[in-house]
Amino acid sequence: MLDPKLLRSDAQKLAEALKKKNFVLDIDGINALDSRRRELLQETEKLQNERNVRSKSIGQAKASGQDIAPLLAEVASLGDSLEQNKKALAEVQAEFDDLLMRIPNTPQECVPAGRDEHDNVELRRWGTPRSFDFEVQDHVAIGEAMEAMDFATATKLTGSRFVVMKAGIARMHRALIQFMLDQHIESHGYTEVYVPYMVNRDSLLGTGQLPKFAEDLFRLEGESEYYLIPTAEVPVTNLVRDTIVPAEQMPLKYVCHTPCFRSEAGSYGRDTRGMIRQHQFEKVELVQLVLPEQSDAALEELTGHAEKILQLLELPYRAMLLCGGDMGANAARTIDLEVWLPSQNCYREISSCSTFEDFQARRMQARWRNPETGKPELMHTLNGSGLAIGRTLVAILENYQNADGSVTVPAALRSYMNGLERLV
RNA sequence: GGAGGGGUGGCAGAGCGGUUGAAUGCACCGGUCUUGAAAACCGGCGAGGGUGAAAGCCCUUCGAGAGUUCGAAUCUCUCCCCCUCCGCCA
Repeated sequence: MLDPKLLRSDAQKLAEALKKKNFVLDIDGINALDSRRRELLQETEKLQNERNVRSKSIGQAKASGQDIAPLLAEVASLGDSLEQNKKALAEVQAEFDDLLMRIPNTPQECVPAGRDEHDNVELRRWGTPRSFDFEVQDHVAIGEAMEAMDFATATKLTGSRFVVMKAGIARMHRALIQFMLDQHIESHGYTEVYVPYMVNRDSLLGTGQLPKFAEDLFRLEGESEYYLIPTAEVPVTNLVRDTIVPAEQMPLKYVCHTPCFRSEAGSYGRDTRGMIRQHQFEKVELVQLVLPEQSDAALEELTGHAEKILQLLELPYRAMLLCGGDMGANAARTIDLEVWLPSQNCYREISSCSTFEDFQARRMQARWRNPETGKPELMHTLNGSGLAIGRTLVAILENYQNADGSVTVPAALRSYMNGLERLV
């Protein structure tokens, strides 16, 4: 959520910034609604004050034994007009809140303008894609040849965009999770957390998946309005919802492995083959909750932590600064990491690292206490995949494939697989 | 699932329907005392919003929502959460 005060004082500037995200800010509409809201608010408060004052004097009169009947008569009509005002205010307020919750975050100055991924800016590249002296197979062919990756059976069990893994591939998939968690805990200073995989509406409003992107989520049947998490970002970031964190505990750095569930509505026909785009996938997520002045540096740091995983696995990648049009609605700046996929002869997203500045914190009322002012102030939130497990598995299968159909186990992973050097 | 008990400020814990935004204690901050610290004493100390240059003033907030009332932390209803016992269960 943007700062409502800025929306009032600096709307032009916000509108200009939001253009980068192809969002048209209806300044006149918002202003009209806001001034109506404020009008009603002030009128309501006036009436409430009158009621309070009168009620108090009735109390005093009664205490001193006076006749309160005439005082009661004076107050008779007050209740009705107050009631009407409150009702009108509640309606306008709800409309205003909803509007506010649907405005995207403003991108930072450094975010390039652009419509889609073609306008993203490459920041750096690491590693050199391997050249193959045989015909490269994609991960589906490799996995199915090993009889360790089975999409047809997953379709039978559930439907499209699911997978069944077996034996060495299933084990490598699990090893990746352990490896990444350990790296972030032991070398990058994160605290591991385990969280619910279902969350309520408030949590999704907090991180910004709702109210705008309900169609991307799986909502559960039942009395409670629960949703499967689309990313660990939701439960982990919401750990600090409605809390005031003491300054000395900041920054908070959490790493969390969870499955992620996404409906992938609107991506029909995209990446239909293989494990690239699934309704259910595992991810190790990095979340940082930091002081405002730390967030820009924290994004670089967090991205570096995700990159380190790719480097340790010796997977070639590039880092991309996303253009306004390709960014998520909630982010202020996003750096994507793209891993080389030989079968597609291109780099594909494997991690997305973003700073949200105070956008999520304002929605969540997530604050820290500034010792200088003694006042609670909004913190900044960041997160990034470190990394998406399924896509990392895909990258390893494809980049480490051998002519005989086997796959070399990356050195960094072997201690997590009982020394196994090769999947066959 | 059945039976009970509870949700009040950072924590603990009072609160006859009417100066209760809320006693008291702890914690915290400032001061006195002290070489320094502790103790003791004095003072301050929730959050959100509106208005204002500021001081301040005003509104909201005692799990959430609805209701009764001139007036609700206090009464009624619904829901949520926590605790204890029984049953079931990984």
